[in-house]
Amino acid sequence: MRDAGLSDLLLEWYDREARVMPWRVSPKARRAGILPDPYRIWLSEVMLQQTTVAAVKDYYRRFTARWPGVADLAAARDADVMAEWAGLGYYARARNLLKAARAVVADHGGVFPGTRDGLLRLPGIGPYTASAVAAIAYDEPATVVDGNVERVMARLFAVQTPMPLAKPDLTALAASLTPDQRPGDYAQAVMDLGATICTPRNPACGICPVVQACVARRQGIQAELPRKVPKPEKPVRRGTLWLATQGDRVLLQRRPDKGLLGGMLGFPGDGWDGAGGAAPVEADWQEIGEIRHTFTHFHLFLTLHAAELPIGSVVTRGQFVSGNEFSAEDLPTVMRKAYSALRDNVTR
DNA sequence: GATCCGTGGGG
DNA sequence: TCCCCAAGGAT
Repeated sequence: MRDAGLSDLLLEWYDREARVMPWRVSPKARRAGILPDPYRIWLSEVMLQQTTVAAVKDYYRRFTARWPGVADLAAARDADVMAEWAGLGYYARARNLLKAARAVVADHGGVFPGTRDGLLRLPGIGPYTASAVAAIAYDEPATVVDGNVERVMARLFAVQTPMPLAKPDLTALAASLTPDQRPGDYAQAVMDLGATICTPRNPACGICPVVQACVARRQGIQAELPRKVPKPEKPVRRGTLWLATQGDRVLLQRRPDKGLLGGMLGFPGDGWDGAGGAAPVEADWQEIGEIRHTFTHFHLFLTLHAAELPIGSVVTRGQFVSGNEFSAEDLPTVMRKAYSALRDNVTR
């Protein structure tokens, strides 16, 4: 079942109002037959997972400047990719990005799988990203369902079921609207609509191209949809970070690939689980302050301990890295905070 | 299905 | 200050 009218209205709106983005081919160029490089669409889509466009832009530019094609990325060092991703969050994305790039080179001759089903088999590519790449880079009529699409569908059809229970219904509704003509532009149109007009709070119904079809608007409940089950409160965790220096060198430790901040560089800690844990080296540790940081599912309070170690000290974990061999920018945000506190303490 | 996994901006 | 949330995926 298909409602041609609705998708046509969205495409006409998109032709006029499409946002300009570094990875996007304009609707005008696309209608002339130009499609974007799947590598770049894939890269942008992975970066955009649960992440705002504003936060992604600079990262996207740096990645594409340094690794212009999938073969370049596949040949990169793990540490370089993780350092370039530092600060963007959800670091499993970066690890899977590298795995996928290497799989494309090793198993697909350096060419991205040409269908949604093929894309789905690559690490880090799920239902959303597979559809997005297939629709945007190949113009395959795949249905894209992200948070924007869910919100737009919930409002257009006044779906009262709370998320995530409503997901299957919203997916079916989105599929019923997906056109065979210009599915790539259509996918981007719905997401642009959700990001700029059909926003979570205070939707701009006055300038919405499909307002006359919106059931929620007719009922005056558009701002209440989609409904969601209340989220549980975030627990508080406490822990310790050890900041060891030796001249201009600091003790850093690569975190294990799985779990929180997996694969990233950081300062040795005690596990932050209340169980306690030994310092990486015996020293005259001094408490220099506390930092707090909030992750997706918990608040963290970290006590910072610093020590200047004599030459020849034997450390049980991590290794000393010179200040000119790494940058604070290579660290995840919580570790940047700790590093910053250390610099402030040393400078004084 | 439920959990885990970051970060920064907006209201 | 605090909560919400953003072009989700893996386990």
